[in-house]
Order: sequence, then C-alpha cells, then structure tokens
Amino acid sequence: MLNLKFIQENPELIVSKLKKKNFDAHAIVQQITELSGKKNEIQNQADQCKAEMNKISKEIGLLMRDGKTDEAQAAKIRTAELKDSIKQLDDDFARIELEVFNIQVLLPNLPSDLVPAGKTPEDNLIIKSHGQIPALPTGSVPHWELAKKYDIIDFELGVKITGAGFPVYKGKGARIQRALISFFLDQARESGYLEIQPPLMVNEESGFGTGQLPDKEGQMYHATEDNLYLIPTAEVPVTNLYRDLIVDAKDLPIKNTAYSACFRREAGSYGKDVRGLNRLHQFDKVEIVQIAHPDNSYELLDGMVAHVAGLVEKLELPYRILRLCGGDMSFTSALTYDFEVFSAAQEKWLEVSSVSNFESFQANRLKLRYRDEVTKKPVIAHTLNGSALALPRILAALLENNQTPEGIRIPKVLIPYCGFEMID
RNA sequence: GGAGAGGUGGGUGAGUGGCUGAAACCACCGGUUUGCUAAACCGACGUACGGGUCAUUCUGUACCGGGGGUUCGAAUCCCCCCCUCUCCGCCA
Repeated sequence: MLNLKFIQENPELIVSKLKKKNFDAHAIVQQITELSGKKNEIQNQADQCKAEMNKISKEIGLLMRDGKTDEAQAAKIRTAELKDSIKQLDDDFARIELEVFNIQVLLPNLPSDLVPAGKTPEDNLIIKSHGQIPALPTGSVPHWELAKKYDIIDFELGVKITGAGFPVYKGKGARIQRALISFFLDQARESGYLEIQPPLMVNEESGFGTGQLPDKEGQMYHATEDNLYLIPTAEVPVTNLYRDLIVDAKDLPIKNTAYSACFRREAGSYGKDVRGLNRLHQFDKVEIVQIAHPDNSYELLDGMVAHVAGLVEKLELPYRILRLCGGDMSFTSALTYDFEVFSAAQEKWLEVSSVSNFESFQANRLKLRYRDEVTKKPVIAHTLNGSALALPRILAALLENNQTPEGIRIPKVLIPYCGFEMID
C-alpha cells in the first residue's frame, strides 16, 4: 500500500512510474487526491466541533464542582447541537476514509528505476547465466518417471490420501527433502540470518499485513471454523512478526530465515506446467526475510541475490537470473529477481526463487517502522524477501540433471546431509 | 467442551465518571558526577491524522483489545464481539 501523503504530494510521479507496470493510475490518483481533500476538510470541521464540545464539558464540570447547577444546566443547551454535527461529520469522515482506503489499495507498488519495461515473461532481462547445460545420456527421462523408477516420490498415493498436488516422498526421496532443508537453513544461518520456526497457520490480520488478503484470498487454504489460513509462504508469518512495531534503527537490518511447508490452492492453473513436481499444492521452502533501512535496502537485495546464487552453484545446477520486467512483476514488488534452474530432461527453465525488495509497500500495511536516529521520529521501514530455496523444482532438476545409468548422483555438498551418494 | 479471571503507553502496573494522554517503577535517550565500567542524581520520554509556520517550534482531534450505547463529559457505567490466562475434561 502506498502512503496516502505520498500519493497526494506526488500524483504525476506515481502515474508515470506505474506506466512501467502497464498500470494506468491516472483516475485512481485523481480520485484519491479529491477525496482526501474532502476528508481533511471534514476532519477540520469535526475537530473544531469536538474542541468546542470538550471546552464546554470542562466548564460544566467546573460549574458542577462549584455547585452552580443552573449555569451548568444552561451550558448543556449548546451541546445537543454540537453533538448532532459531530455525529454527522464523523459518519461522513468514516465513509470517505473507507472510500479512500478501498481505492488506495488498488495501486500497485512503484517499480524501481532498474525495472525493465515490458509486458510478458519474454521481456524479462537475463542478467546472469551460470553453469553448463548437461548432456544427458540416451534414455534419460523426466523426474516423474525417475521418481517412479526409484520409488522415491509417489504422486498417486498422494492423490489417494489428499488429492493431486500433494506428493508422498518415500525413502531416499524423503531423506533428500530433509537434507535440502537442513542445507538451506545452515547456509542462511552462516549468512547471518536468524532461524525462525513459525506457525503454519495465520490469522486474518497477518494475511492482510503481507498483502495476501483481501486480494489473493482464493489462493490460500482457509480453515473457516477458526478463521485461520494455511500459509502460502513463510514470508507471511515471519514478516508479520514485526507488524505494528517500531524497531531501533541500530537493529537494522533484521535478517530472518525460516523453513516451512507452503500451501497454495493454485486455483485456475492447470495444464502444461503442472506435471510432477512442477506445481504443487503443498511444498517445502526455506525463506529469507529482511527488515531494512531505506538507505541500503537495495544493497541488501543484492546480497540476498548473491546468497541464492551461492546455493544454486553449490548444488551444481545451471541457472540464470532474471530481472523481472514491469509487466511480470508482482503487485507488491518494487524490484524482483527470479532464479531459474535448467531441468535437463524436461528441457526447460524452472523458477526456483524469487527475490524482491518491497520497499515500504508492505511495511506501510504492517505499520512496521524504525526510529530515525537523528530525528527520533518513526519512519516506515523496507521489507525484502526471497526463496532460498523452494524445494520441488530444485529436486526435479537434481534428479533429471544427475541421472546416470547407475542411478542418480547426489551433489557433493548434499552428501553429508543425505547420508548417501546415489539414489539407486 | 465446562467454569473462572483478565486485556491500560516498549515492559511491569495504578487508576470506578470531570483536575487522567494517563501515577509509580523498569527499560531506552540526553546531562551531571566518576580514572573506566557500575551506581547515584537531574531532565526528556507514546502513536496517528489535521491546521498554521512548513526549519527548530506552535496548535486541534482521536486512541487505555475491537465495535456500539448511556452522559454535558467515559480507561472508568451498559451491551455485543475478539483475544489471553488459570482450573477441570480430552489429548500429542
């Protein structure tokens, strides 16, 4: 959510910047400017009435104390009128405030100047490619066949007990999952992130705080009996740890990491990309989150990108980093880097991480602020997060790229975590 | 699920109708003292949204879990909701 004062003071800037996201903000900005002008006017009137009311009430109190009941009684006459005005003005104010808010949340975050123009994923900017695309031996197969061949992931069994998109990992399949989680968490800890184990369900306030509610309500599993939501990413509970807080500037940046299962309904996505591990309703992910000072949030973003790149390199997977174009970015992001690894049997790039700076967009909703060391005033912080990493597609690429006639080779760095060198 | 207690500023916690935006203590910040640390003492110390100067300042309003009501006036009284804690039951 963009800050209201900022919108009022920079209408043209907002309209021009949002063009990059292919979003025409003109009408919204104009509406907001008009409505908030009206809102301020009403607040002024209401405040004046209330000030007079408070004054009279105080006087009545004093008169009563002195036993001058007649005078007190006389003073009450004026209050009835004021009361009506106040009620009317307060109602109007609340209505307009809600109206402004409802429009305000329709505005996407402003893209950073680094964001390339464009409409579709084809317009994303490849800023780095790394690693060799492996030449697989003849007879190589995609990961869902490997999963069956070595009996490490059972998709049908998942269908039986839950439904499509809820695979069952077995034996070395389960163990490699656990190994990846531990590896990612250890790496994050070594990069200075504090490990958090968050709840997997969140309340409505948290869903709102990170922007899943109300817009993406349909994408989350909702336990209606208790009005709790299964988290789509650890970003939600972890970022919300800092909701409604004013943190010390000297504690920034705050760096947290968390493993969690992630739950996504993926309503409306069917067909080509959903085979095997490519798209699931439940999957595992290690997330990294930072709460930052606005002055250095982009440096920190680069650091997060470097961290994720390190992970993929250690796993010996060919990857590329994309800077997302305006049209492919999320509503809330100011700058996003996607990581894709090459899945050699499917012969395609799979997104395994998305690292973003949200600047103050999320923090404004969260009311997450830091106290400026000079002015001593609260200032909205910046939030950043990224996957480091999401497991399923990493696993898909590991299985496909490392298949040999003898079995699937485990990357060196994972062997101590797995306790085996081959899936055979 | 049954019964009870309670939600006040960063924390503990006082406050049952007006002089309470809120005592006291702790923490944080500034200062004095001190060889350093500590202690002691003094001072400042909420947030949001408005208005005027827009630089420091000044000023209005709102906020004591959320919403509604009573009253000239509500943290305080009434109603509804939410949450937390304790005991019992059930259970990993």
